[in-house]
Amino acid sequence: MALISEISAKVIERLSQYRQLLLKYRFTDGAHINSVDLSRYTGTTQESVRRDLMLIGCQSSNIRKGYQVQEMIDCINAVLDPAEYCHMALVGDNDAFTETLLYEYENSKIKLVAVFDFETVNEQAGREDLARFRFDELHKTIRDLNIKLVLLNVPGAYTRQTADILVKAGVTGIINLSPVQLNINSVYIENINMITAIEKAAFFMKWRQYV
Amino acid sequence: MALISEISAKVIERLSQYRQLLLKYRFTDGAHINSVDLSRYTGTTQESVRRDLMLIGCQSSNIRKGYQVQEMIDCINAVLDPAEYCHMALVGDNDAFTETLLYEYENSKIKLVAVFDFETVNEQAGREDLARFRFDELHKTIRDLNIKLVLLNVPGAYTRQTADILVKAGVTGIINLSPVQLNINSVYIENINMITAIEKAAFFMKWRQYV
DNA sequence: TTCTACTTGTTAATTAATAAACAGATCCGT
DNA sequence: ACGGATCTGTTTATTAATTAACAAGTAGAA
Repeated sequence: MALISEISAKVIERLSQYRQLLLKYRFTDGAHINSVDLSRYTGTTQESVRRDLMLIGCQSSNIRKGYQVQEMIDCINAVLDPAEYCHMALVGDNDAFTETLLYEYENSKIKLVAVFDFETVNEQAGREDLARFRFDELHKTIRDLNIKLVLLNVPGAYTRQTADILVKAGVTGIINLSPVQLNINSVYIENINMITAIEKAAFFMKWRQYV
Repeated sequence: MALISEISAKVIERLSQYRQLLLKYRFTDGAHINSVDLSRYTGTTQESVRRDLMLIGCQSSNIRKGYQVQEMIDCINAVLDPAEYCHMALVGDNDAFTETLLYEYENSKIKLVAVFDFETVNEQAGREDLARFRFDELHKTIRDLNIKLVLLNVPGAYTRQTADILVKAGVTGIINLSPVQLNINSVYIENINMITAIEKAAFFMKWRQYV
């Protein structure tokens, strides 16, 4: 079993994916799952699954049926989940993300607590369960609601200035969906570049013959 | 110089990022750039930059000033760009992506030609330059406009059924932004899982002390 | 009870990716 | 014209990640 703080980013990503599957699986197909099935569903290999679980000290209780689902969830929780509640906001319009994060995502520690719309507040389809704010309320609201993690979904032209406001308001993690790369040392930044994803897709569509 | 078809995904990603920078840089800071600057701007190392460029046969013409920007762009174009026009659509609402892809993205071969909105067509803010459609027009329009690549941004509950429609309509590449993993062998799939990104961020925010 | 099939846990081997190092080339200043 | 500074292009080394392999242990069937 490795030091938790030294687990690599790739392992963390896979653990998150295992758990996403397990949280659905728990209520349907019984209480056990083996490494072969888990690898198939998450697109890795069975060896990687076992190695990852070994790393975090998750052991099978029943050697014929595989791992107990709830035990594995608990193990992964212990590694991934923040110690304290983590308040999250979505900055920039995206109905699909909101929908997923509110109704399809289960995490006891990470909570979506605010959405900031680019234009005026959209008073649509009963979303009383979620506070919606305008951009000019960004600094004050981030601070008041103690928001630490932001999914930043604004056009590239606004990325840098918005990120500055967020950091000044106390945010310590930003997932940036625009192609303008953020480099801020004092907070955790993950740049997810859609242009890169598109061009990569176009490249592989060219070489692998798809029907 | 390697076989283009055997270049790894990581190199392709970096090439895309180099080019994104160069396309801005070309008009501002003159006609040359060296590997040190390029690595700094894109977050890699100078050795990686040179290795990547060597792989695709891009050579410096001026050994003191570095690489000629336009030459490098041409080299990367030759590797990344599709042979034919690649029509792309955004399925699911996302104003930021639309904004970026229409006004901040320059690619002679990949063109955003349609946006499909989840609810009714949004008749907002003069976007006459882009056709907007409703979901029930998906199959017909994808086929009519010869759309091959889709940025799929719908809630997880709709991901599988929407992907099926897309594939039947002739799409050969899907970038899936929902946490429901797609596994379709006949087309190129890239799953970008936001839940994973969020949980990874939360993990690293926990261990690396950010202010 | 005994045997077999199956799955884990761990080690070893292979491959891929990153980082380091340096020879060689040429531009620029003097 | 000449020397030095600098940047490339390539090789080598190192590290990380994936894949393969297999011993060991147990549930369940006969």
